[in-house]
Amino acid sequence: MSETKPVETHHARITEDMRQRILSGQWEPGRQLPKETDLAESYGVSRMTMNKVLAQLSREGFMVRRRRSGTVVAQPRVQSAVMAINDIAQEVAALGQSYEWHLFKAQQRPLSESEHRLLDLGGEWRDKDVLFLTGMHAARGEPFCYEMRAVNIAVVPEILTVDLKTTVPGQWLLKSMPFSRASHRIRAVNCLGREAKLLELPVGAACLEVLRKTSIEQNWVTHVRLLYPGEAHQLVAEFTPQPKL
Amino acid sequence: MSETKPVETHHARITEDMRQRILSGQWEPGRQLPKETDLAESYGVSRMTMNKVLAQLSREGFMVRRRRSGTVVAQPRVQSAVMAINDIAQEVAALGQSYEWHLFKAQQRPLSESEHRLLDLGGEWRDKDVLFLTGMHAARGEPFCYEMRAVNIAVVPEILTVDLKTTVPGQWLLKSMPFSRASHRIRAVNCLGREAKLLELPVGAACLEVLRKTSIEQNWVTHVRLLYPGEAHQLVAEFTPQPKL
DNA sequence: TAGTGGTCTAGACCACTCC
DNA sequence: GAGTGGTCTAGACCACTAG
Repeated sequence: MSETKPVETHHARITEDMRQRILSGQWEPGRQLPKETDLAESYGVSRMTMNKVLAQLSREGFMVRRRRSGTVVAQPRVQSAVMAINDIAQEVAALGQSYEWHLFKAQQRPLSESEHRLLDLGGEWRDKDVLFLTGMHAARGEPFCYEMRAVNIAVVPEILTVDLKTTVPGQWLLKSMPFSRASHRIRAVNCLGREAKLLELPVGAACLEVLRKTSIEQNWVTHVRLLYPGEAHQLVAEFTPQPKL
Repeated sequence: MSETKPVETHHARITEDMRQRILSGQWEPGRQLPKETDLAESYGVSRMTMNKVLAQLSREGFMVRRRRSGTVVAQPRVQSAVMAINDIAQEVAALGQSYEWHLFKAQQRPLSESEHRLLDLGGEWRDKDVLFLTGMHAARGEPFCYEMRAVNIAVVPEILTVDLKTTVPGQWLLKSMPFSRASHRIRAVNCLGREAKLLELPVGAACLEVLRKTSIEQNWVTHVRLLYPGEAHQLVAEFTPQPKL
């Protein structure tokens, strides 16, 4: 009775191993992997089994495979294929509009109680320093999305070296933390005083609130609360029993 | 140059064939399929190839496979694993609360212009008869979700024989049209007069509007607009590069 | 205990694509 | 043209589970 989950089959064990190497950054995006036959030999399995592993990881988006050129570790995914909660700059660009990022705050400190509640951090983070950010995404010079964010400095200390006035935090994190995991919580809220003013909305206007919690390997990386004017934004999701593989 | 997409490989061709049989209802939920070796023989491929097909369809949720007992066509999926836009009765039950359905309207007629716009039906349905429904989902005797729905009678004529006062339309459709495809559009809206009154909310309260369009085999089955009080409801979605297969 | 799916192998041929 | 992944096969053993 080992305490870790036993992975019995060869292909499951190898899949897990390779996935961890990619998730941990040991195999960075763009890295060229050995060819199927060599990988099969080094793992001590047949080519069919190795192919099953690589096809699986390719389906999951961890690697890109092409004939002749071989297998490379994939670039960080910009968005989920399932739901269009994108990189906001891309989102605006897709509308053919100009995009700007305005940083309001960037402070290294513990969260206040209300910030802590809004961003839904764990209780153990109540009095610990995080990087706290607020700012506005603008399209055509008009407010498009208000962002409030906490970043786990222990996991991404490099963010302290970045100029967040010119670098969009979400974009930077997306590039720096590939293959992270995210959960979204979506609600409708009535926009209150300060936030209404910032978004240039009447008080009480309906807004879509998206809370995205991103983690990697058990550790939270960033929690972000995005507030979109209700009429200006909608989320779209496709569900089909036939995932495109 | 054929006009239909060519599916070259054996496993792709067979997968598509079996999926269509299930989607079209020719193979009904619960049906016992022949064993791998027999299927392989009837399709004229090796058992490995057949296994690849069946494993794929099993991953996609079309069939359930168990050793010894064999392969059966899966029961209709109650919800997407990705996002919790559920059968509302189940949703309420999960909260441990009592659930009731109250039918307001059930009319067979063309939609009015505003109904047509809200439900986002195609233009060719502007003057055609559909089954138009409105009603309220209630939890603990209080309004939980206001529903406005159009049903395509041509696709599901059986719904006209159902007592919609006691049968929840969404539940019935879920059972009757397994393996359909759905898209969701999610917005925040300010609740207006009549709907605010029905939901027992102050005018202007933020609500989550979910528009779900369900189709099967190119035909729309039902479009439904669900209006949830913003504070009372939230949608949750998990995104991970590691789908549980 | 017998029947089913789950997995694995060694070898083969093909298709695509970069050089 | 050569090298890579994509696919397929025939056969084998194993693991689980219903009867």
